[in-house]
Amino acid sequence: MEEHGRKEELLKAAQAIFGHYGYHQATIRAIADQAQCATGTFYLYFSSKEDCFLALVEQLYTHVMEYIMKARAGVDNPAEKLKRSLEAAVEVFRRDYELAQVVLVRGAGADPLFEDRMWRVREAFSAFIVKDLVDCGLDYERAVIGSHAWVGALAEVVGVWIRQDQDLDLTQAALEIERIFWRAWGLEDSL
Amino acid sequence: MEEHGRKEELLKAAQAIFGHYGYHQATIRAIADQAQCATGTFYLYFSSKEDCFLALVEQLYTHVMEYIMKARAGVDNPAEKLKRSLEAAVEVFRRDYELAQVVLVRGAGADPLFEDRMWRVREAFSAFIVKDLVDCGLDYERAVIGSHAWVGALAEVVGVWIRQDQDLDLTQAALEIERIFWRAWGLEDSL
Amino acid sequence: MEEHGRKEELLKAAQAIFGHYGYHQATIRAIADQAQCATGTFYLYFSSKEDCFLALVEQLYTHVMEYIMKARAGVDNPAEKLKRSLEAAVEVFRRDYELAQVVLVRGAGADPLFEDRMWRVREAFSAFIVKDLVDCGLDYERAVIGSHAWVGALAEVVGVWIRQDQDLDLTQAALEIERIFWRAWGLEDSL
Amino acid sequence: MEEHGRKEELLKAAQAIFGHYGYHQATIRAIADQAQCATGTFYLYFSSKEDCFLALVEQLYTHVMEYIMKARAGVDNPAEKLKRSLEAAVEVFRRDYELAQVVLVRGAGADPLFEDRMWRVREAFSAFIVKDLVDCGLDYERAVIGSHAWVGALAEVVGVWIRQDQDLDLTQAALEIERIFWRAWGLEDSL
DNA sequence: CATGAATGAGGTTTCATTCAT
DNA sequence: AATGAATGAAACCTCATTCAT
Repeated sequence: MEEHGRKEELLKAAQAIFGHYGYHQATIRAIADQAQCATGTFYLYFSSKEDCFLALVEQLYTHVMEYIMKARAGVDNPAEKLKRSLEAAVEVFRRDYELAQVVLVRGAGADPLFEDRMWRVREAFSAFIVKDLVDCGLDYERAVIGSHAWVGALAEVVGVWIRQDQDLDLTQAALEIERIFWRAWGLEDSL
Repeated sequence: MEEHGRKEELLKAAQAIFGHYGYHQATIRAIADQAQCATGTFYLYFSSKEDCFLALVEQLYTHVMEYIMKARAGVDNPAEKLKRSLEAAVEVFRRDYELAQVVLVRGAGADPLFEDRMWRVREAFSAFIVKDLVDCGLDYERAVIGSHAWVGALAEVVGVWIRQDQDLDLTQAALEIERIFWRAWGLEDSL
Repeated sequence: MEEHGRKEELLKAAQAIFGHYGYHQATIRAIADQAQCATGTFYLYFSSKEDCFLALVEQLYTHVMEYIMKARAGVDNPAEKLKRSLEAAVEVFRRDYELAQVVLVRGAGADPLFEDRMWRVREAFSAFIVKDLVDCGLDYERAVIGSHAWVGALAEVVGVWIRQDQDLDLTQAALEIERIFWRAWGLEDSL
Repeated sequence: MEEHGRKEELLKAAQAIFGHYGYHQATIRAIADQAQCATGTFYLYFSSKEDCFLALVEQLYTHVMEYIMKARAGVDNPAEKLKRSLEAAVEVFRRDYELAQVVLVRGAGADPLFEDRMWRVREAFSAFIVKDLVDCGLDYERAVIGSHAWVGALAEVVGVWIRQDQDLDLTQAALEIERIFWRAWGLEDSL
C-alpha cells in the first residue's frame, strides 16, 4: 500500500491544480509547488504537461471501468445490470470527486487534442447502456439516443453537484434520473 | 439592420476560430486573418480576447432567450410551453451551429473565469423547465433534478451531433428525448 | 540600397553574437539586445535560433559562390581560373570577416545537425579546385586530395588570422599558399 | 598499468558521446549511461562537464606530443625530422580516431572557452614544423605560413576522413600532402 | 478607422550539479 | 565509493496587447 511516492503526490497535486484552474491556466510551477517539489522534478515522472493530464484522464477511465465491471459481474438480468452500472458510475464520481472534475468539467473543450481521449469515458459507459437497453427489448436507434440522454443527464447532475460544492444531493439526483428513464422505458417491473 | 460591419465580421470569424481550435489555441492573429483585417483592428471592437469570447456567449444566450420567449408567447398550457421551449432550444442550436459549438463544446472548462457566464445559458433554460414542470404538477425537488437531466440530455445529444459532424439526426433525437421525459412525468395526455 | 531593415540588423547582430560566443552560448536575448529590439521581434524574422544561424551560413555560401563565379567568368586558362578562385575566396573572407568567423570557426562542430550545411561552403569551393586541377593535367586522385589540402591550408590561415585579430597578413599568407601549391603541381609557367 | 579504473571508463565513454553528439548535445547522463554508472559517479572523477572535456583535449595533446617526441628522437637531419613528425601525427590521429574526432571536429567552435586549449595541439605541432623548416633553410616568415598551411591541410584531410567514415585512404592522403610540401620547398633531395 | 511591427511577460522544458543515503 | 532523485537556473519561444503611422 506504499502509494505515496513522488508520482502519486504529483498526480494528486495535478488533480487539484487542473481541477481549480483548468488545463491551460494550470502551470507546471503551480503543480510542483502544490506537490512541494521543484519544477524539474515534475519532468522526472511525466514527459510533458499533456502526458500528466492524460494520465489523470486514463486514471478516471480505469477507475470507472473497473468499478462498473465489478458491479456487473455475476448479474444476469439486463435491467439489473443497467441499474448497477449507473450506480457504480455515480459512486466513482463521488469518490474521485476531484478527478471527475478534471475530466468532466475542466477537461471538456480544453483542447481538441484531448477531446477524443476524454470522451472515451462517456462512450465506454454509453456502450454498456446501449447493450443493456437492447437486451431489455428496446430497438437499437432508441437505445443509442437513450444512452446518450442518460449519460448527459448524469454528467449534468454531477457537473451541477461539483459546481455547487455538493449542495445538491447526488444520490437522490441519481435515483430520480434512474426513475425517469425506468418509467420512460417501461422497465419498472423488470427487476 | 446594418448587420455587416467590422464587428459582425470579427464575431463571425471568432466563432469559426474558437469553434475549431478552442479558446486557448485560438489566436487573435487567426481571428483577424479570418476576418481579413489586421490584429490591431480587433482591438478597436473588443477590449480583449476574453471580451470577444464573452460576447459570443452573450450572443448565444440572447438568441436562445429571444427564441424561447417567442415560442412561449401566447401559450397557456404548461405542457405545451415545455414542449415549445425544448423545440425552440434545439432550433437555435441547429441554426447557430458554430456558436453552440463554441459555448457548449469548446468553452466548457476552458477557464474557470468563463464558466459562470457560460452556465447562464443552461441555467436560464433550466429555470423555464422547472417552472413549467411545477405548473404541470410535479413537486419542486423532482422538477429541479428533472430540468437538469433534460438540459444535460439535450446538451449531450447536441455535443454528439456536433462532434460527429451531424451524422446523428438531431430532430429525431430531440423528439426521442421529449418522449422519454414526457412519459416519465406522465404528461402524455396533457397537450 | 535600403538594406537596413530589421532583418538586416538582426542578421548583423546574430553575426556578432554567434561569432563571439559560438552557437550554443549565444542567446536570443543577446542577439535581440545587440539589435536593440525585444526577443519577440527576433521571431518575426526567424522561425528559430537554428533558422537564423543557417541563414548566416547560407549568406556566406552565397557570397562566396557569387564572388568566385564572377572571378572565373570569361577566363579560359584553368591555372588562371584556379588562381582567381583562390583570391576571390580570400577576398570574401576578408570582407565578410565576422560571417566567416561564424561559419568557419564558431559553427564547426557546433552541432552535428549543422555540419552538412556548413561543409557545403568548403565542398563547393573544393569542387572548383578539383575541376581546375584536372583541367591542368593532374590525375583525379591527386586533385581531390590536393583540393582538400588547399582548402584546409586556406581555412587554417584564415582561422589563425581571425584568432590573432588580424595580426597575420592574410594577403601575404594567401600568396605564399598559392606559391606552395603552384610549385608542387609544376604550374609555375601555366599562366 | 591498471588502466581500467572508473576514470578511464568514463573518459572512454565521454570520448564516444562527445564524438557522436558534440560538446553541447552531449549530456552527463548519456556519458554515465555509456560508462554504466550513475551520474553522481561522474562527479567523483571530474569536477564538471568542462573539466572532463578538457581532460580529453589534454589527452590527445599528450599523445601527440609523446609520439612526435619519440619519432624525432635520435634523428638529426631536419628534413627527416619533419617527415617523421608528420607521419607520427597521422599515426596518432588514426589510432586515437575518436579522440581526434572530439578535439578536431566536435570541439572546434564549441565554446570560446575551449578554443585556446584545443589550439595548443595544432600550435605545438606547428612549432616543430617551423623549427624544422628554418633548419632546412627556409626563411622564418615563409616557415610560419607554411607550417600553418601544412597543419591545415592535414587537419582538413583528417576531418574529411572522419566525416566520410574512413572512405578516404588517410595514409595515401598524408603521403600526397608530404609530396606537395616537399616539392614546394625544394626538399626532395634532402633525406 | 485601420494597420501590423514591436513588445515583453510568462510558459514549458532541459540538464549540470548536489547530497542524503 | 557509489547512487540517482531532486534541484532550479536559464533557455527558447508564443502571443495578447499597444501605438506610431
